[in-house]
Order: sequence, then C-alpha cells, then structure tokens
Amino acid sequence: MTLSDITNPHSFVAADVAILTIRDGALSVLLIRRANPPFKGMLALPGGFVEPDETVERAAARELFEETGVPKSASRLESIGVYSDPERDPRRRVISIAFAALVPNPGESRAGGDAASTQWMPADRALKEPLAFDHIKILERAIAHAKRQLEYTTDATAFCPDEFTVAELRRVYEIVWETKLDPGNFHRKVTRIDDFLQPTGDTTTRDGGRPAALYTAGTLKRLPLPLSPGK
Amino acid sequence: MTLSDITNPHSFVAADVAILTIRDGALSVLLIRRANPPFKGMLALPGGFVEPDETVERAAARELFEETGVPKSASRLESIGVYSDPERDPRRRVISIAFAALVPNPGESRAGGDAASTQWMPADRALKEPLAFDHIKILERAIAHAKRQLEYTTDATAFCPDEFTVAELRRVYEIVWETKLDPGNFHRKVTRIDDFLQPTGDTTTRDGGRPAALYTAGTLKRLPLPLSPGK
DNA sequence: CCAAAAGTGTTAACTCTACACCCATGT
DNA sequence: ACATGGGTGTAGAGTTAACACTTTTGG
Repeated sequence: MTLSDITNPHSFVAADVAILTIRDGALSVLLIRRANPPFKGMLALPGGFVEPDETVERAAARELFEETGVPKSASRLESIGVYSDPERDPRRRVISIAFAALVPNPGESRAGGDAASTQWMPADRALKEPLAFDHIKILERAIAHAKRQLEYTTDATAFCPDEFTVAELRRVYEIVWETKLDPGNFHRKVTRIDDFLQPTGDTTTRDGGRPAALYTAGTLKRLPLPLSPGK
Repeated sequence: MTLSDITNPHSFVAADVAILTIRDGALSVLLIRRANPPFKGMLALPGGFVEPDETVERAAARELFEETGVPKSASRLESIGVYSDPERDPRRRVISIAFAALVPNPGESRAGGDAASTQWMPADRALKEPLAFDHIKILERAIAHAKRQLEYTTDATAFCPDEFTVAELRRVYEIVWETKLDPGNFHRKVTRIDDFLQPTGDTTTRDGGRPAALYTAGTLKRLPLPLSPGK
C-alpha cells in the first residue's frame, strides 16, 4: 500500500444479495437483522465487503452459502445493478454490487451466518418494511429481474427442487407472475422446447391425482421464444 | 480518512464504457489509444476512476460526454456488468463497472478527451484487435447487450438522429442483427406499437424515392411484444 | 366409484410472412 | 417517363387460447 493508493479515489465495495425463493406459495426473500451500526437492528439484505483476492461474484456466492447453505451451483446468481450514491452509507463511501439469487426452498433459514437473525419473508411484505441502506431499491429490482428472467430464460427451474413436475414448474410461473396459466397449454409449451426439461423416467403422485412425470432442468439457458405472463 | 479505512478491504472503482453507434452501415465502437501505462499505446475502451462524490453512472456519463460530446440524455447508457478479477489490472486492484452507451452517430471523434487518440472502429474489427485489460470481454458483452436491447426495448431509436424515418430505424435493426427485414412488415409492426414512434408531421426525401414520414422517439421504453431478429 | 390432477385433442381466433401492388417524389 | 424507396393489401401458413375430454392414481 503506497501513499498514492490512499490519496487516489477509492471505495469500499460490497456485494448485497436478494436471495429469492418460493415458500408457502409466495415469492419470498431472505432478510437479516443487522447486529451492528449503521442501521443496527434494522432488516437488510445479506451482504458483505468484497475481499482483496476475490471477485464480486465470489463474494455474493459466499454470502448466499453462508446464509442459506445453498451452493452457487444450485442457484441462479446474477448481478442486477450497482448502487453507488455517495450518501447511501452514512459512515463512508461504499459501492454496492447488487445480486439476485434464485434458489430452491432451502427449508428454515440455517445456522451458517447468524441463524437467529435471518428470516424468510414474503416479497410483497418485505417491500413494505423499512430496510437498511437503499436495500428496498435493490429488492424491487431483484423482483422485477426475476419476473423478466422467467419470460426469457429457463431460470424458473432454479426455484424447483432437483426433480420436479411440470405442474410444480407452472406454479413457479403463476406465483412470480401472479397469474393463472392453463395447465394443458403450459404443459405442451414447455415440454416441446428442446433441452428445457430433461425427463427422468420417474413419476410422482406427491401432488395427488394422476402420477406426473418428473424432470430435471435441461441445458437450455435462454428460451427460443419468450413465455409471456399475459393472460 | 481513518486508519480502519485503510486497513479494511477497499478498491479502486472505474467506469468503462463501450460507446456504440452506427457509422457507414456498421455497428461501431469508440476506442482510445492509451497514453499511459499499464497497456500504454494499446487500444482500450474509454474509462476512468469514479470520483469520491459521484455515482458510477455519472462517471460513465462523464466519459461519454468527454469523448463524444454526446450528453447522457441523447443516449441510452446502461450498466452491463462488473469486472472484478483481482488480476485484471496488473498494477493494483481495480474493479470496473462496465457500461454500454447507444448513441446517434456524432460525426468524427471529437476534441473533448484527447481527439488525436480516439477513433471509431467497426465492432467486428474491434473484437479482433488486442484491447487493454479485459476490455474484449466488456465489448463482447456490450454488443450482445445491444442486440438483446433491440429485441425487447425501444433502444434502437438511440442510434437514430432526433428525427428519423421508419426505414432508417429498420436499418438500425438490420445492421445490429445482421439480417434483412421486410420493409412493409417492419413498417406496419413498429407504427402499430403505441408510444414507440411519435410522428412529427414532416416528411423527408433524404433517402430518395417517395417522401417518408419523420418520427421522434416516443415515451415507450419496453416493447409490449419482442421484435424478433428471426428470419 | 369418486375426486383430483396429468396430459391430449380440437377448433376458432389471431398473428405473421411473403410478396404483389400502388404512391409520391427527384431527375 | 422512369427509377427509387415509402407504404398498404392480402392470402396462406403458422401459432395460440380456450376448453372438452381421456388417463391414472388415492381414498
């Protein structure tokens, strides 16, 4: 560290992650209660400073794993924006790289980071809570991002367990888009797209009724034609 | 500035901008020749450090204006990613926030920054040049971003002058997507979308043939249905 | 047997593509 | 008059939405 490093413009860089999942039929987000100032005691998104030897993606993946136990590979973790208002942190200049993580329901918020202070909350309720920093803006953007991702990519599968049925996938779309989709048409549409869904050969009756075929996520990332949320 | 500020993890943060326009029928990018190490003498994207009192968007807008004279309001300037490999700058840790700017052809690269060392280059040629840092990756992402933006948003108008014809707009799509589009079908499609194009009432014959109606960009940002580059 | 959910068939409405054709100007 | 590009009409192909219907299980 030289003097010029200190006098030249520099900043703290943090990665903040809106970890989204579907719980009890609602799009939900993981919030922590801050143990330290600033905003001590307030709800916030998980986040932390980027270490000198890691990328911001790695810092975000680390936060994700610490708070949920979900490895990066089981999620879709994407950068959704940079928050750099000089006043956003009252103590010092911190530039935040915001991420959205779409993860399968990991059950109760776990021990990793600081279990006692983490909680899942339905996204619509979280948007009405006072959140630390500009985390409300990050959360808004993360939710908009998720809705858009479902239109153009196969990211909906990130909300599902490893093996899932077409109806379970449909419910993801219905919950995130807040619409009803025709089960028959939806089934035809998604099963016709090459490499979207990989049949396992197994079936399940866990949702009742006639047994449903089980699938895993295929290799396709971007949908050839967007799935529209329109009625 | 306290001691803890220095010993805690921190970084230099830069904004690098891929300024894209359409010149001589080709998608082109503004490159500078670096006057200083590292990578002295090499081609690079314009960029600079984020000052302590400005946002990264503002730093990017400043670069854009310095190099082209184009104000932020006449462009679409969007963050397209964060480049934070600890080794990306050989001298010290620098995290780069990458932007893509879509601008109308501003004529010759101008005096602002350092006219002698800036040049427009067709994007496909620039992709084959050795560029400083990881700027090739940023440029690739900026081009992919532009192609996608044209599908889902009204950003194509950012490449056009203030007033433009439907055919001029069509040429933007044809050049960026590297396709031919049916003039009649394209005309019908875009003029039918509410708030995409605002008729001025004037016409022009600057492209020859029958006079074409002039339009300005409307208020719509996101297309209700994507325009596909499909055949 | 009945309820429930999976998955398929069918059809009318809609949209898109290709291309023919007419229009309004400069030369 | 004619070349040039602007813009409209139209028919056939393709796609979609709505919903009836069959399938396969659990109770």
